[in-house]
Amino acid sequence: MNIFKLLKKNKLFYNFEDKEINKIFDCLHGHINKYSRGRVVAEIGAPVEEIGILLNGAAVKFIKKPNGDLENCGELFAGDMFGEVEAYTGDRTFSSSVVIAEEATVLYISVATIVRQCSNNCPCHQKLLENVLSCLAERIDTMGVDAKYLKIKSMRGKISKLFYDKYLAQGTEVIHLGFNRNEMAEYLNVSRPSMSREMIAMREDGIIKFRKDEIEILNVDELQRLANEAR
Amino acid sequence: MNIFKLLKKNKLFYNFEDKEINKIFDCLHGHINKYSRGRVVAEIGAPVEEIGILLNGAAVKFIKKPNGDLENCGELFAGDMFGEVEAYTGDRTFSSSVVIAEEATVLYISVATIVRQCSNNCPCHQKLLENVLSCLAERIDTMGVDAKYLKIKSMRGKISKLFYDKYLAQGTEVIHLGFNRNEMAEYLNVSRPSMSREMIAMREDGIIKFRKDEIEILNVDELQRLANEAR
DNA sequence: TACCGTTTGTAGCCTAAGATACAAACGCAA
DNA sequence: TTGCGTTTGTATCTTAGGCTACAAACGGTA
Repeated sequence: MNIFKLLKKNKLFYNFEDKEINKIFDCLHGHINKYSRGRVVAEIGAPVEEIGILLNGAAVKFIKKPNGDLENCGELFAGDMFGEVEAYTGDRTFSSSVVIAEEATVLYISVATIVRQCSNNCPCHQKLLENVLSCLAERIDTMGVDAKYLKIKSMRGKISKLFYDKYLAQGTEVIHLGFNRNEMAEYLNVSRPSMSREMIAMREDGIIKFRKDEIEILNVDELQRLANEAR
Repeated sequence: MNIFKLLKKNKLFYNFEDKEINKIFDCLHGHINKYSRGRVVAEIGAPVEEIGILLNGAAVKFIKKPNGDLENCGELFAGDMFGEVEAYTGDRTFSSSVVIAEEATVLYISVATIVRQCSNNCPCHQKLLENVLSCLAERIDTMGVDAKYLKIKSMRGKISKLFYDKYLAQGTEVIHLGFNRNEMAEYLNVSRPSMSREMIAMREDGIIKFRKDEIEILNVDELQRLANEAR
């Protein structure tokens, strides 16, 4: 495994040169740890001093419910990170625990050094900073989009908006969803059968055609209308 | 109007000293403009070169729907800002237009200079940077919370979760909502009558008591249970 | 090509919550 | 105190969509 390649996949190191990545280790107090399954690498309530980046393996995030139970609230894979939000919110403590699910390598970089110009006056700080900002800002963007689907009340509205957005993004009448019915239903926060039912109704109305994750839009105007009037 | 006081209210200038605020104008290329009603201060698609902070007055944000219509998508008042997300996402162009609704004063600071160390080597950059980061990170946090309510399917679940969260935040059995029924219904994305109906059912079940925006929690355990099992 | 696991389609029933429309209560100002 | 606007409560009716449970189609593989 090539650490440079891996890191460049992470949004924090987008457009970094190899030699800049090397600097991470001294300028940003970067260091790498290996963990085996079950190891807790972040604990709810503990102060966030470093951002962790999963170089390989997998991990699971847990929040603590008020009754004390832990609840799975997300998964991390190679390239994903943790602590990057909590590092800058509220009391700067982890809001979820992170537990290694499959033997993993984690790169840590110090939160404190990210915003500080280092003595070497290297450009990597600035790049990293911009990337951290992009990373957070983009997250806000996607969350905004996700919330839009949740707010739409009608089944047809949700589906139409999703398909129409994909249509705009992919630019062709034949779009690929990138998830199966279950995942799509979960994303839209509806039940799969109800969603299927409505998709079929839309097919009967001549708006779409589909097989598997490939959707063909037959009546773009109508889909657009539905997507736009959806509240 | 005292500009220092006003700016300190803005999250970007949290914990700034007066003399640091002064530096904004040279280090961060800050400048102030006055506008009258109807003036467009940000236009969809235009590159974001500066972050705008409303010092007083009011403005409205509009997104453009695919059919070309503009749709109101939010309001800005003193202390609010615009462009702070788009400055770091995608193609760095405004995703909504901002139009002045009431005569307003706007302070602009240059996006490019925020991440750059200035020649004066002043500490205000670093503070500002941290504040920008907090600002974005906190937004992610709140959006996450907001989305939680939207994902809960049952009326009682939504209400319980909201009240329970407020209970945790305010630490007393008598909580204040901070919005009226309409606003609460809108926030939870449900119809007001249905919400009222359920609140009354919960009162009949001895879980809560209420008048106006004051809610008294009579059965914390049950409320907690409801809030936690809500999906 | 026969088997099994997964993904998708179908059916029927039932209830939570939407919509509407009106009535009561509350504030506030004249 | 009366009157008016706003906020809240209530009733009725209707329906979209949840849930369950099963059947069909698909895909990989032995």
